[in-house]
Amino acid sequence: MPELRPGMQHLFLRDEDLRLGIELLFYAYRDFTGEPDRMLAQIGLGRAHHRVVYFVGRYPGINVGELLAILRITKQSLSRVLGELVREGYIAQKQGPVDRRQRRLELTEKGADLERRLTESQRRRFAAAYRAAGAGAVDGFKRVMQNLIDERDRAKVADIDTAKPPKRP
Amino acid sequence: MPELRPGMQHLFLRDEDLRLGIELLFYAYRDFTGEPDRMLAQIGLGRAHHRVVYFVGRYPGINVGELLAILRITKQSLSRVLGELVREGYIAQKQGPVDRRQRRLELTEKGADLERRLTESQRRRFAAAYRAAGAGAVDGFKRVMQNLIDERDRAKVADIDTAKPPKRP
DNA sequence: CATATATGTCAACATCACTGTCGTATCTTC
DNA sequence: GAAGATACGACAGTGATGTTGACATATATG
Repeated sequence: MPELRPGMQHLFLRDEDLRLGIELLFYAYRDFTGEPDRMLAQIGLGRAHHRVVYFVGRYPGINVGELLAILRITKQSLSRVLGELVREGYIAQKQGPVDRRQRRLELTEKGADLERRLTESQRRRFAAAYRAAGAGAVDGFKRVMQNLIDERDRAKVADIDTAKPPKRP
Repeated sequence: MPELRPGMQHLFLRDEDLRLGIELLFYAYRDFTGEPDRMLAQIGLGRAHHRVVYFVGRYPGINVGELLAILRITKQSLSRVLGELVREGYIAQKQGPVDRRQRRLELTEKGADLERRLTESQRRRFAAAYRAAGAGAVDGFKRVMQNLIDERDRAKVADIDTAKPPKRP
């Protein structure tokens, strides 16, 4: 680890605070994804598969368009990843009951099992961090993170208590 | 945005809390990188270049090994990105004054300018989030984030006040 | 002198993303 | 019922970022 040498950018404490935030986010995300990535590599999948499996498990019956809005990737990128997951039996599709153009997505047992194993690693990390930081800290964490998210998606991830039931688009 | 349908995984509030953390991190990181990514794309660079320029600006005189330890990517991946930045005049190298095998890295004026523009977007986002969340929340945010980071790197990113001066490896 | 370290480089490859275009089924509206 | 919008899938091509493994060179250290 390098020293903070003379010449480095810390003109104001303010700037230092902001850079601290930036770096915390970088390091936390780096380490947060490390373990699941290693597990995924062993079965020939990648981080993108985890994201899809996660959100399909989170919102059973979610359709492709909703998934695209969450992931903010292109249809083609999702199509490849989703196709692999369906082909390998992690995700099942069924026609939308109201709008038959839609494909409603669900985890199979195999998929639910994978999701559980992958996410468990991240849940453990959060549980440890919450425990170490204390209950008050958790609230502050949530508030800052909420406000880092683009406003239009802020309601998407909210405490279950305070969340207004989101509507389908 | 999909509804929380029956069948979704929320056996305990505990699990819901952990999933909230996971999702906050996903959405925040997604939005945090969005704007710089678009700026970088216009000049033919990518997110990896931003990371390198950021940490070279942060630790002027950093060498390759230290950068590798921060980024946790392979030498070859860094080499390509770093090579491009040097070739295009964003980063200057000079021989290590003590150990002449080392290449000490520094931003050129052009590089410092790029770093400023890229990071400014993220600084603004953090400033807004800190302001909206309040001072107490910021402290909790820092504490949780610190504890999400692998223990061996926790000291690397610490409040300037509380940080023990890190040693070179 | 022998060995370890810091760095660079080459070749080959995988993953994840992008753009642009087109096709088909289905819903909605007039 | 025709016209247009929407949901989804698919093809072709491209690029950024990452990987492994092997090897080379300069320098430091015992």
